Amino acid sequence: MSENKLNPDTRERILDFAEREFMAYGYEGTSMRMITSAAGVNLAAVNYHFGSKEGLLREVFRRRLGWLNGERLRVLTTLEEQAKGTPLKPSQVLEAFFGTLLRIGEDDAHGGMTFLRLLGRTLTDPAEFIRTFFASEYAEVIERYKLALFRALPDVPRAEIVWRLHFMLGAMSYAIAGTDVLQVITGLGIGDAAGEALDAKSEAKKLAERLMPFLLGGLRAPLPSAMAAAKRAAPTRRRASDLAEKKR
Amino acid sequence: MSENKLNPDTRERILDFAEREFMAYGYEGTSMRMITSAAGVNLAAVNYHFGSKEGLLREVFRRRLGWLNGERLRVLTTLEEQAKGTPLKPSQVLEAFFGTLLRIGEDDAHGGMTFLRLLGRTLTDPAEFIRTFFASEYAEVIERYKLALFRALPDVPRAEIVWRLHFMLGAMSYAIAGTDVLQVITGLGIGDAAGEALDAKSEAKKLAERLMPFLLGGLRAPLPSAMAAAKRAAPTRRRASDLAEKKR
DNA sequence: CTTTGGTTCAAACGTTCGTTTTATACTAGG
DNA sequence: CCTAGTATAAAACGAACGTTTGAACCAAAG
Repeated sequence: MSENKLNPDTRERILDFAEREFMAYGYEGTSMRMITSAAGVNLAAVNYHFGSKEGLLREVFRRRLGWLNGERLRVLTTLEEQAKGTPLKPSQVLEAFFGTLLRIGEDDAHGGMTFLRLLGRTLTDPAEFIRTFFASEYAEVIERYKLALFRALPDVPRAEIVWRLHFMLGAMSYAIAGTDVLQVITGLGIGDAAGEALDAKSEAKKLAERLMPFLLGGLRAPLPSAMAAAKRAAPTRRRASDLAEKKR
Repeated sequence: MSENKLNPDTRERILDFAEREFMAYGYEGTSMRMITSAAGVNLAAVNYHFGSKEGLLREVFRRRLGWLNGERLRVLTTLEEQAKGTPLKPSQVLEAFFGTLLRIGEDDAHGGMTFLRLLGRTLTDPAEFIRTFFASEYAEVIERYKLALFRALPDVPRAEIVWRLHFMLGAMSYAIAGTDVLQVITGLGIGDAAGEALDAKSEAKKLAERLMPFLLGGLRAPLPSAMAAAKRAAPTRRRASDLAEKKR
């Protein structure tokens, strides 16, 4: 008896091609025959290695999310050790959480843009088993980062921080999904002002550069209550900003 | 021959229940039998009234998006007329675009939270016919609002504005989809700090109150280039903010 | 060599899918 | 009354689905 020697070729091939097909057509829209014929393996191999189609999807994500969320926890722990008890800056927390993810886009060894797109598209899938799977995969890392943000923004109500974490996840998820109405309308991907097509790695880098400031700006925006108070005090005032809106 | 007298009951019933089922299980995950048996109509009625399952989905969205995007155009036109040629404020543009959408959540006559969730979940669906459909439905309104933002932020590179519009759409889409990892982990919906369940209308109102400041903060965040320049000038400085991050 | 257990394969299983067909009722116009 | 035209109904269609079966293959252990 060989000690649990699975055939690495077939198993990994299935995962690689499943990742791509699920990304392109969604979970329900992808048949096992599409995957196995693309991978050049027998149809029954999926059920042999992963038990079921659901099991296959779970393994596709576990393979990537296990590494990603482990890395996220590791990076956050390192930052907190370096800070020696003082709260981290919000930008550090965001960089650790979103930067670690976005760097996958430039790293084909961990799935590259294919996996990022798959993740973005699957995070809003309503299927019950997918949602509970993500919940368990993300539970620890979300909890840790939530606490880090609470400490980084001690004067902001915690409920408000949770809301904004929610919004940031959304902006990221949708941005990496890359099925945007804007993109479809403009034809190509977002690309450049000139509109030339970009390879996946440049695309990932541009995305990260653009997304991080947006998230930070959203996270630190005035609270609704603060805005209402400001409006009462000086109804027409404009807020200072590094952006183009003129200072008052 | 009666002049195109469709049976409003059956047709509308199908649309109403299709909306709900598609929201709960996704397009591919919903069978026509699920819809027709929930609506209490004959299976063949869908093909009779809408031609196909794809045609049904398109009509589900056309019914709502037609009104929504018409309203968006109307509101923007009114604002621009009132401004008499001067650029609008970014907050006005966002309010017109996102506020008009979010108010649907409180308005069951236009689909309420059911439609908002369906929209959020379907915007990232990779199916080709869905994406091209959305592209054509949104083309005009996106173009108009893009130009309004260009005028509202004349000193910001246009490519940057398109990126941020993209991110804002994502934050909104994901937020209204309401299938967030955070929500699954915390059990209930986002609800309140106390965690009590909220009815759909209060939920919609809370969401709008929280989302709009976030979007505005993200839209007006410092540009990547500005941040790099600031970092060169004073590497450790903190930005002033109405939020809690303390000034140094 | 024989045996054993992990792996691949072709074929078939029963179910469910979207769609079509055919027949029947109902509603006006002539 | 009769007749189109519209709408609903029940039943069936072929195709595609996820899964299972049972035999074949193959490397290593006994």
